[in-house]
Amino acid sequence: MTVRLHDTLTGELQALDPLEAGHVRIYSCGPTVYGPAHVGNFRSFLFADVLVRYLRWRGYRVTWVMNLTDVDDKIIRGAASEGIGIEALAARHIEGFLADAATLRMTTPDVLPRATAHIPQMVELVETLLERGHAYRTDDGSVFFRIASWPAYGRLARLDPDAMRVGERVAADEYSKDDARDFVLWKAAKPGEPSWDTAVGSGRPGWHLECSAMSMAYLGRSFDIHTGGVDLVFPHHEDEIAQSEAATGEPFVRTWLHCAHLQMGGRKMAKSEGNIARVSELLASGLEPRALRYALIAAHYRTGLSFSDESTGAAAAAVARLDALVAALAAYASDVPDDPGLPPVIGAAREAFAVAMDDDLGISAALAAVFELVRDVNRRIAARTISTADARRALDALRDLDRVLGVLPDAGEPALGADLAELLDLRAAARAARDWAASDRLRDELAARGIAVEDSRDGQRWRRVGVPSGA
RNA sequence: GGCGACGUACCCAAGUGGUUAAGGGGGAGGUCUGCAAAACCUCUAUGCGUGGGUCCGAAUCCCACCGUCGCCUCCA
Repeated sequence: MTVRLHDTLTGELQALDPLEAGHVRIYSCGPTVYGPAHVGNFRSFLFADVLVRYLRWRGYRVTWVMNLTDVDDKIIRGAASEGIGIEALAARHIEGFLADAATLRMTTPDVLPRATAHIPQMVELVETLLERGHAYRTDDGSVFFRIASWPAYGRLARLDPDAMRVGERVAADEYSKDDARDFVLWKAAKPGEPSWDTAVGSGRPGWHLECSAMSMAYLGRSFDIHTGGVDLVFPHHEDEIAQSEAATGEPFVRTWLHCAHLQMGGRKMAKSEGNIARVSELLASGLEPRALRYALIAAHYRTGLSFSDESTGAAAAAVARLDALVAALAAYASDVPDDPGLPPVIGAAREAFAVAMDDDLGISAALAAVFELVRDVNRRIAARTISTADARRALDALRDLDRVLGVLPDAGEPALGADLAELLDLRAAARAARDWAASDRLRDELAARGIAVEDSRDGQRWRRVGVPSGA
């Protein structure tokens, strides 16, 4: 079995064949830290997260780099309007991004390079491009990439440069370029804007340049996988390819992966569309982080994903179903012999999961395999055909698959507060005395404090749930 | 105008030539339970936008039409 991924450049599935055997190098376009990221942004980050998790689960070593764009027009504008420096604004939103990412259980990338910390690498790229005749300087000191010097331009986005409708929706010529389609590598310093004094003049880097410089700095001139949202295909990634390959003369990226947009209200979620939802707002409304994560990763990455109260509600219910099984397995005890039917069921689930994920990260089918395992194990619990050791095996299997999904409750259950533990003890005592009125009262009280209590043959068991709204 | 996706049940969403069209959510009924909850069982698309065509056979391939979305601009 091999992992196969859909490459945007060729439009075909490609077998993963890392440049260095067993080691996959991945670069993901990260956030521009001018404001809080929205959950549409996080769909693309979590898609990369699932890719990285899966490849590691599959036994690959993975080096994952995600950039933080900490200098650009929006950051400069935002900082100016607050009367602070861009460093302060960026630092604030980097902190927010990392907090949201942690909340959503995104794997921390191995490197989180910041643009402003890599100016020398960018300048070097610009110098090389100038030397090789792929770039030119304009009167104001900016440097542009000459698209006419790069015949392959437009291949990734399948755009014909001659047919590009430049100028229709955007002011065509603010820097007196030779060709309106040329893109900026280095922006000449302007009064009131941050700038760096460098060998290519005083100014600041263009957006596309930073990703080329930082990806190659950490992953080499050629690396395996580059991810991002579809909206980055053009011009961002197209420009990255042009400037990187023109500078190095080597193939830049082996496989381009792009995830489709998160949809809300029938349109892509975007700040410009005015239909964004942020992590903090959703959490404040009572949505569990794990449910949000599930809602964002549960559909195939190349199809538009509808995001709504209904989708997050369904995700929360799905996660609760998993939680219930985890709680049941943790509480389960039976001294019957091991169930010989269980290992094959676990093996089949694992196999189906891997087959699905190998096929271009087919997470829907992978989740189906997980839930088929869930139903089967629930059946065996109800029939009490499994042993205590079997319950542990089933739980281990679930946790193993969850290394990829990241939606199960934490293994190290944080201990209950003494007050809650006492309520549980009181309820157990009431039940032993068949005092149903006291038992129900205590159940209600626990529920109001976010603890669902259920009774089973294995005794009373509890799990954390959201506190009911209005409670 | 160019390019590219997609339209599968009440909702979300797999399936891309061949037994009964995954899975999650929701709904209905049932089992279990002191009551609940959870779980389990049964049911909820003879049909996959519409109309043609190819084929022994199509949700899956081809054509046309209708509809939706995305990119060609900053954007994950």
